[in-house]
Order: sequence, then C-alpha cells, then structure tokens
Amino acid sequence: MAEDLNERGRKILEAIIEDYIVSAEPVGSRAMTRRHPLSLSPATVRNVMADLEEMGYIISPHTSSGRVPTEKGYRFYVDSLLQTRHLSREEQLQIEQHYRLKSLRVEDLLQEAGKALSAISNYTGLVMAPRFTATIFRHIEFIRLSQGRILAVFVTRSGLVQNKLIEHDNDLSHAELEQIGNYLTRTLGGLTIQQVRAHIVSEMGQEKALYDKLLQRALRLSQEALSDEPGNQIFIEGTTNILDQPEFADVDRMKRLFRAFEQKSQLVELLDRAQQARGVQIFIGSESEYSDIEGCSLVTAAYSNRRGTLGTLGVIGPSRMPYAMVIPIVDYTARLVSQLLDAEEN
Amino acid sequence: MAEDLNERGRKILEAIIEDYIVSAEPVGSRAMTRRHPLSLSPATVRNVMADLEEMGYIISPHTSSGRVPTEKGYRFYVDSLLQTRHLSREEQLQIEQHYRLKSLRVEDLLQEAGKALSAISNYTGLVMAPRFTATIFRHIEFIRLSQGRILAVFVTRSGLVQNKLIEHDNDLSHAELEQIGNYLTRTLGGLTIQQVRAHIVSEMGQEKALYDKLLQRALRLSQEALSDEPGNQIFIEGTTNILDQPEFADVDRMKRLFRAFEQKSQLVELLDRAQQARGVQIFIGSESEYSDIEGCSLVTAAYSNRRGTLGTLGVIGPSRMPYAMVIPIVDYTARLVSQLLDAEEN
DNA sequence: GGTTAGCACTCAGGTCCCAAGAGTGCTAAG
DNA sequence: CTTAGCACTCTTGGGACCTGAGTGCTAACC
Repeated sequence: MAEDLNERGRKILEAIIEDYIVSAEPVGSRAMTRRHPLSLSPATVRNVMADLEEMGYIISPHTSSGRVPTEKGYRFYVDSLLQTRHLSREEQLQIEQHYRLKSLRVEDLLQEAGKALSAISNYTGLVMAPRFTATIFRHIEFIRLSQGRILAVFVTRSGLVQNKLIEHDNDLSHAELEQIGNYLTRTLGGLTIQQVRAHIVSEMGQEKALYDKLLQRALRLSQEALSDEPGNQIFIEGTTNILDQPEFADVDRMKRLFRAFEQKSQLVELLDRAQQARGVQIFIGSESEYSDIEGCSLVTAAYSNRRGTLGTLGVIGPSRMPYAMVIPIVDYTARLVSQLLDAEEN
Repeated sequence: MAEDLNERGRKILEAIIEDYIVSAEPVGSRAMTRRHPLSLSPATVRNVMADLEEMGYIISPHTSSGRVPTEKGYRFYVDSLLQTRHLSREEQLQIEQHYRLKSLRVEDLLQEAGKALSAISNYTGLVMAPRFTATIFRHIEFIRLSQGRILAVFVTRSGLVQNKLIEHDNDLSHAELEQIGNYLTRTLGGLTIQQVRAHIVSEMGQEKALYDKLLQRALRLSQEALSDEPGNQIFIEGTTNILDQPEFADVDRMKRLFRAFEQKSQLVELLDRAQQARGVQIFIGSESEYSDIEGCSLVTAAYSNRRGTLGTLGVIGPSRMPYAMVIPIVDYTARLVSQLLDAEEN
C-alpha cells in the first residue's frame, strides 16, 4: 500500500492530516493550497486527494466537503510521515517541574505523573501501577482486628502498601501474629510476590512443614493473604480536558468514553497489552478493539526500573491528536518516571 | 412566606413539581388538570399559578410556556409537602443485596455503598470516608525502605490502612524501628489520632522525654508520620448515570459538573458540612454555594458507629429529582452502613 | 503526459417565513 | 370565587431559499 504513495502524495497527506489536527474541519483542496506552499494548483491537489481517498487514507464525509483522515491515514502518518522531534531542554524542564517538591510515595508519584501528562498534553493522562505479582516483597504484618478477623498488610520494596482482610477460625494472639509476620518477612523478603507464592506452595507440599506449628500457620495465613490478585490499579487524570475537544460535542460519544473511564477495565487491558512493547506504542481508533473509545487514540509507553518493565503510562484523546507533540511527551515522562523510581530504590 | 399558601396552593405546587420531576418539561395548566384529579378548571389553576409565581415558588421560562419549580419551590416541597414514605421490605432487601458476599474491608464497604447508591438511585453516589483524625489508632509500623527513607504504616481499629513516607537523617536499624513501632502501638492504641497527636505534643514538652533515647526517637518519628492530614477521601460512583438526565444535554453544564467531580474538593466540603446535621440533609441548587454544581441537588446522611458520626454519604443529581424516592434510599443506606461498620468492630 | 483553468454540480448551514400547538393573562359571565 | 372565552405570545418544526466551499470532469496548456 504505502509504496504506491509517491513523494507528492505523502506531502499532501501530511498536509491534510496536519491541517485537520489543528482545525478539526474537513480539509479542502483550495484552502490547503493556500496554507501550504506546495506550488500546486487546487485541481492537482484534488486529483491526488482522489487517489488518497481510493487508497483509503482519507475520506470525505459527504460529496461536497473536504477530506478527513481515516484510521489508516493516521496510522500511515504516525508510522511513516511523522518525525518525532526531541523535546527542547525547556520543555523537559517544564515536565520535570511537575515532580518537584512532592512526597515520594510511589502511588503519589504515579498519580502525579498522570496529572502531569494530562496537564501538558491537554488530554487525559493514564498511568497503570506496577503489577502486584511482579513487585518485590519487603514486609508483611498481620494485625488482629477482632475475633477471627485479621488484617494482612504487605509492603513492597518500593513502598507500595496493600492490605487484605482475612477471616480465620482459630484465634491467634498478637504475639503469634507478630512472630509469623517476622518469620515471613525474614524468609521471603526480596522475592517477587510471584516467587513468594510459588515458595509457599512448594513449602506446603513438603511433609516437614506439618510438624512445625508456627510455620504451618504462617504458610496458611500468607497463602490466604496473597490468594487473590488485586485488580490492576490505574490512575486516570484530567478526564475533563477531553471535554473541550470538538469531537465530544456529541453527547452520546462522550457518554461512552466516560463509561469506559468509569469501568477502567478496558483501559487496563489496553495498557497491559501495551506493556509488552518497547518504546512508545500507539493505538489508533478501532485498533484498540473497544468500541467505547471509538475515534480515540492512545499513546503509551512502559516505565521500568533496572530489573525490567513495571507498568505503562500514556495519554488518551481523539484520534485527531498532535502526535508529534504527544509522543515525545509520553516518551519523556516514561523515562522520567523510570528514573525517579529507580532512584528511590537506591 | 409559607403561611400564605392555602391548601389548594400547596396541592397545585405539589402537582407541578411532581409532574416536572417525571417529565422535565414546563408544566401548563391544562395538561396538569388533565393529569391530576383536582376538579378545578385550567383557568383557576392559572390563577393559582400566577400567585405561586409571584411568591417565587415557580417560574415560567418564557411568557407562553408552562411553569417550572424554582429552588425555593423545591425547598418548600421538600420541607413541607413531601411525605417521605418508608421503604418496603423488598426495597430494603434490594439495597442490602449490594452488600452481600463482599470483602469486609472498610474501604471496600464504603466504595460499595457508593456504587449501590448510584445503582439504586440512578444518580451519582457519594461517600466520604471517616475523618482520619477521628478514627481510632490501632497499630503503627515503621519500615525502612532505604537509607534515610522510612515508611510509616498505620492501621485504625476499623482496619483502614494509611501510610506515609518519612525522610530521616539518622539511619535507624530494623530492630530499632520495630521496637519503636511496638512501643507506640502499645502505649497509644485505642486513642483517636487526634488524641495521639495531643499526647505526643505533651510528651515532647516534658523534660524527661529527652533522657530516654528510644522514646525520643519514637516521638519524633510518630510526630512526623502524623504531621499532615491526608485529604478526606471521597468515593464518587456512577458519574455516568447522570449523563442520561436531560438537563445535561447542555455540554457546558456537564463539563462544569464533571470538573467538580474531578476536583472533589467542593464535594468534600459539602459532605463535611452535612456531617454536622442529624438525619437526611438536602442541598438544593445554589444552597451549596458552588456554581459548578448549579441546578444540582445533594441528598446526604451521616453514618456512624456507636461512638459517633464517622462520615457522610449521599446522592447528587439534578434538582429535578424524585426526592420521595431518593431520601429514604439515602437514609436507609446510611443506617445500613452504620450497622455494618459497628458489627465489624464487635 | 502531467498540470491547470474552467465549469457544472452537490451539499451543509444559515436565514427567513409560516403554521401549529401549547400556554398565558384578562375579562366578563355564572 | 370560579370558569368559559378570547386574544395574544412564544417555541418548535418544516419548508424554501441562498451562499459558500468543495468536488469531479473536461479540455486546453506547457
């Protein structure tokens, strides 16, 4: 497909998309030649446009209107036409500014990243917290709340706190619980939650475990505490930004998008998918396969520490989005967050 | 004001408001007499309507249209006309159903309450978590994350977990931190956070504290850990419900409302104000003094345990809201949540 | 042969006007 | 005091009309 596009076709497609990105109006041949110094007449541009339309890169909403990029058009633009410029030092500083003077708790950092993304891009910022199973276990504490009700509190090495309520038949004393917590923290600290789980399973399988009452209880409790995965946490910030986009004057479309924000599961799934890839990943329109966010694009990048990928962050907005600006912002933010998280672990 | 309204005036005002609540259209004299068996002619109703308009209970959007209730009209309706019916046993069961088979963590319970409120009322559910300072301290733990960075984790008696990062100059060992945590948990458990704070301040003022190294450190750490109030946590559930209301076909109004949802601070302030009152509290339109939620009403009730009020929950929707249905739902939910929280503390 | 000017055609959107319908206020009779 | 009647107002929806932007096609041009 792409190879039948000659230099002129590409230039014109690029011009159409860039005009459309700023104006949100169908781009006509005449207006375009006026705005871009292509030294081509409108008639010629029209011919090229007809070709582009045939190839599926653009479409006209009705017979006598200008052209609008299709998803395929955006995809080609993003893959082949766009050159992502680097951020200037000032722009970088502007982003970094959002992370100054803040408490350094991981949750806060991630939420702040979401807010910063939305504020800088003027779209909605998304940040998915690290997968619980992949985080490194640091500390566990069992606290007796009342007869039979025990609260398990885990802390990961990065300082993320999770807790779970356990109902337990035989009442364990404060001292016993403390002993159990200490034992688990001592023996399992430094492993990932996933490894901890595996360890527990293998220990429980061994006969010897049954002879040691404390160990037995510790295993039972910790297994229960880690039994179900907490849903992947996601921060969605700046949802109202997106309301200023002309494409959401249509109330119905807006409703669907906000429903997706409220449910979160679709976005979690998308960000999870994006986590596999290196660098900036872009979903355009129906590529996401969720009709609720139809007409929207997602620009994402994974963040990581020295041990590997932790989570994903990004921006969601209408497909008519200034990718040339958003991509480096997301990219730089992911690097920055990675760096800050790494620094915390020193 | 109210006393110049005779029985007939009240009946008609009630009919107007109830019609308007279901139709969202200005109510005319003719249509109204058809719908309500008042045995009055439209002309008479018109006369009464003119009086009601003069008194400020209703208003007509333009000269030749029906009447719409004013805020004053709603206020009078809620205060004097409306008789809140009790929920039937089935309705109660329907509400209770939302709380079955769920984990019993306090946060989860509160969030669930918000979801239930929104699902049952078809508006947006709000739940403000208990004020941190008023909750009862149960356990504190200091975990050393890295050189100079300590994570303080508190647990309240009801099982609410909070954490805070502390930067500390002199490096404390794992054993020291454990000792300090144990000491604080032992001596301060059972007090409210507020009392804990006061206690720390008074202890630090006493000379003797300076001689005991451990105590000194414990106080210093705990003071820092409790130094700043975490913002009041609020759960806002079912925001998209509200989009189906015809009053939010106006995109601009919707934007403002969602901005209020995103910022949360206005809602927190309102719910906080409502916490003082007993029973169901209602804010109609500009009574809330926030223009972002203009045209909206808030129906709230405080929930509590045996020791006193904990927080507030409620529903927000357009002022054109079936109060007769929403009020008992909010009321019953508050009772139910109170009961469930009390049961947990046993 | 690619490029361009010219031309006829299409369509959305704004404006104007009109008719219908719902509602009002006023007046006079019951 | 209540109500029937009437003239009047105002919104809403539809239709007619115009304008402007844009298109596709054809024929001339370089």
